[in-house]
Amino acid sequence: MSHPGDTPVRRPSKGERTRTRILESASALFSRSGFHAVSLRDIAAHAGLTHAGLLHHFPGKEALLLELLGHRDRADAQGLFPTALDADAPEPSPEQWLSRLLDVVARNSTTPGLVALYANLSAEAADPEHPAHDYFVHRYRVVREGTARALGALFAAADPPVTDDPDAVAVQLIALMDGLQTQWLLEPDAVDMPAQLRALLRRYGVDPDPAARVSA
Amino acid sequence: MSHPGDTPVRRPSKGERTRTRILESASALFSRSGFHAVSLRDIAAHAGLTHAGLLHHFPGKEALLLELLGHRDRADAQGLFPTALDADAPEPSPEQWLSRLLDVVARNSTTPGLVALYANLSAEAADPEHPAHDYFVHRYRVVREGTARALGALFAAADPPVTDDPDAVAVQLIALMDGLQTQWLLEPDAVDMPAQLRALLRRYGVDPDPAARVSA
DNA sequence: CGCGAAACCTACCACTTGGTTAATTCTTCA
DNA sequence: TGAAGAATTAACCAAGTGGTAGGTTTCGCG
Repeated sequence: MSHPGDTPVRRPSKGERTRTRILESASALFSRSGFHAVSLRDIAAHAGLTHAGLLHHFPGKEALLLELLGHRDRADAQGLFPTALDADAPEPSPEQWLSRLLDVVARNSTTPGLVALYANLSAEAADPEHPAHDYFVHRYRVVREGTARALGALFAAADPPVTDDPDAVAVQLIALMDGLQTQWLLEPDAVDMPAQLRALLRRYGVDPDPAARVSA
Repeated sequence: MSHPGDTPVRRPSKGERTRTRILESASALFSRSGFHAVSLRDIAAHAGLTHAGLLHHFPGKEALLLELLGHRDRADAQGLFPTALDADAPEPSPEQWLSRLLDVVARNSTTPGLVALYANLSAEAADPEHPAHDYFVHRYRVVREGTARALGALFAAADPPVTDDPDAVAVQLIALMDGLQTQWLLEPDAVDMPAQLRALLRRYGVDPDPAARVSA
């Protein structure tokens, strides 16, 4: 059935498997309590090994965190954020960009853990000494630029062109995504994140929902 | 010059002074790195005493945090958020409520430390086990309700009445405040918080700036 | 199978954590 | 001034931290 060399989907080695198990555990625990509050022993235990065993796969706690962040971005890049963090790949259309943003939010609504991780870290990372500081500065910059570009195109193409500054609205949109998460994490029932985002976009004369775009 | 009993401004006792010194230090350090990442020894050293000395004034780390939060709210209550967190005191007018929100934001723009404190804590506090969890749930609820009330009144009174759901817009407004802070902390120059908030309000047909309200 | 390498564990290190105790110094006010 | 009480300390504790050293098991492949 499976000819060797035919399908390059060989079973990952044991090391690779535990490595991803560790990353999953780290994600889960960092999400619950933040970076500083979680110990390597916690993560290791959750992944089913000793903390010394964990340190065989990652040089240290900090490296584990950064690996996790990159890993997550790469997952997002598959179909969600190609250009944002992966470099190259063709620039998506403005509509695509926005609907991808909404996709990320919608998917986030199902994974409070990951959302909490980013909320926690982006707050901690305001300290320039924090290991993830540069990562977040860069990340926001990239997402902001892409969103501003998309908004600028849509604003110009709108029937009565929208005069708002795309950069400012981009900041606003991303801020809304983050702020909604804070409230949603504290009281999930009090906030409908995707609906709120769509509401804001509609206020700016932009409707990213393809289902609702009939006469465009 | 100062008759005893005339002015009730007696010099605070040594205990009271160090107590506030401790609170100030705790605020500064929690702001930089969050609750879990700061030790009582750090705070005590910053305040100029031993951690044992600190524990003479506060029963524990957790109590210190809650005291800090309450302290902060009481300071905000003087002229900014009377009803929100202080109970009683007459409900301010809708315009007042919004302009107070803007005042808080404007003042926050000058104190990154405090902003970072709340950003950090509200993220950490998503964990129901966190000592400040209940505090933040309650806080958001109160601010949300007040803002929704104010927006509802303004929407109804607008020339062509605004049809948006005040509750939803309240969530949005507060989310924007929080989210802007995240980006502002990472890159202060990239975000003008008060301007952004005013922009959103204007989009909803509300202008909270008294200087700009001529024909109302 | 057999053997080298990767994976993993036990035991340890130096250090930090929040908190306690008991003794000592400093304030305060009658 | 003097004594009660508040303020503060040094010393200590048990528990936990990230990280290391060195040995043992397990994997994977020729």
